[in-house]
Amino acid sequence: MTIDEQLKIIRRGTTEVIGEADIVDRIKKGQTLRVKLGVDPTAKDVTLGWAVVLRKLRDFQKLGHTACLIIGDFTAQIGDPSGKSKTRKQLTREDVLENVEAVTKQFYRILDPEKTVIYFNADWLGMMSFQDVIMLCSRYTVARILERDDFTKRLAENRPIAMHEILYPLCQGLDSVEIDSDVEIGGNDQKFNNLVGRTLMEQYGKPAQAVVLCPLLVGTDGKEKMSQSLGNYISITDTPNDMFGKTMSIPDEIIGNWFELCTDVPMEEVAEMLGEGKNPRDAKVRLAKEIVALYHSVEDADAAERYFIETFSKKVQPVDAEEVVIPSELVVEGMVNLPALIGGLGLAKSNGAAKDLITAGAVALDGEKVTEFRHELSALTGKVLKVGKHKFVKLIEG
RNA sequence: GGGGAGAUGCCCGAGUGGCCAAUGGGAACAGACUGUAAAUCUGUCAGCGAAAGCUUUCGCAGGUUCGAAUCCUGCUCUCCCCA
Repeated sequence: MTIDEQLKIIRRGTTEVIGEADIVDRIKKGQTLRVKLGVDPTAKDVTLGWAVVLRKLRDFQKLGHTACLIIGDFTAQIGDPSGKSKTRKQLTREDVLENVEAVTKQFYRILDPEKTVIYFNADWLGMMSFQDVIMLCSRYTVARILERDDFTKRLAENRPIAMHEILYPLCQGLDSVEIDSDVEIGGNDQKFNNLVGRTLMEQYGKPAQAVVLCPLLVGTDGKEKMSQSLGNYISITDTPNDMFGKTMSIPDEIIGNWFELCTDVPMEEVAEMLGEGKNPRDAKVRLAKEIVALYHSVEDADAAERYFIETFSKKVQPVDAEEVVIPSELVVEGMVNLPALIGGLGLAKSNGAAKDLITAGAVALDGEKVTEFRHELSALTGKVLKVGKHKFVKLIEG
């Protein structure tokens, strides 16, 4: 593969490649690049948003390079201030370890384990003495740290910045020094931190890493960045049907962007699909199938499409709704209080919320809208309960 | 170290003794319309209860009062100005 072809792969779905010339040099010299990605173990699920940078890492692996994952078990206890207008809550060591375990398994759905090395940054950051920390701090200035726009903004808005937060970029930069990374991949919001890595590596007399920045994937709401705390996410472990359905719910404007960041479909083809006179819905169906195929299989993608058309486009009952047993304690003298059932099954936030849903006409039994709260047990069993647009369960007697 | 301001529901933000489970906006959820898109209209939005109603909420802990988000005391946290 020529250098240009390799660069085309590297550049897809990035906003900026800083130090690209260094990457080219090192590839020409035949080096196996050490490509760093910091992993913040604050979540249990790998979302499509997270997958963007993981897939970029995989691109490098495909070109023969080594992925260096830094598990931020130490830094997670500080909390990355990136994009946050508030001080993050600090995680306990147990939380971190639990998340790490859940998440590393999911990484290998994307990454090649043969070409992946995992580091824990507590191994070096946790060993530093206070004197080491002070020496580190002496290599950076307050003014430079405060250049960072989160900090600038917070200062301007009279919001607090805790001292430990300004150390976060330094910690992350030190990771790069420690593992001698050639390239660091990061989301756009990591630019500042990644650049600190470059500076720090030079300070320590090492060649500076290049930085590859990927845009942040917008969530299914089409507004905010995809994140687990906002609930606008698709997890790579979601079922094919969920993945498909959630993808179909994204606003039209972000379809192209999702193609670029979440699939390998050539951009020329994407432009074609989104051209004049084309129905964006068709592009979205293709997108949804591509995504399902990537994390499940082509067959699953086809099945998910069929399910989607049956259930939502034609509004037919799903055949394979999950079966759920009606808890016996909810049955009193043969009667069941439906709000309590819906609340109890977690289909609504609370019994009160379930009641509101029934009143709003959002609840149906075998396709028939329900208006009553109390029902005979016999009138419920064997029926498909629908709550809202896309929650279905089949009720079974306990 | 000195002086000043402030802490209200997911967020912003009204409310200064009873009419406050707390105005308004945003977010979210649901219904109609759709393409599980957008826009629009409507409804809901502390918990429990079929309901009457009950319980818990206005930084934290006490107190005054028949009655407190509102008054008093102490505490915690944050911001601003000066050093």
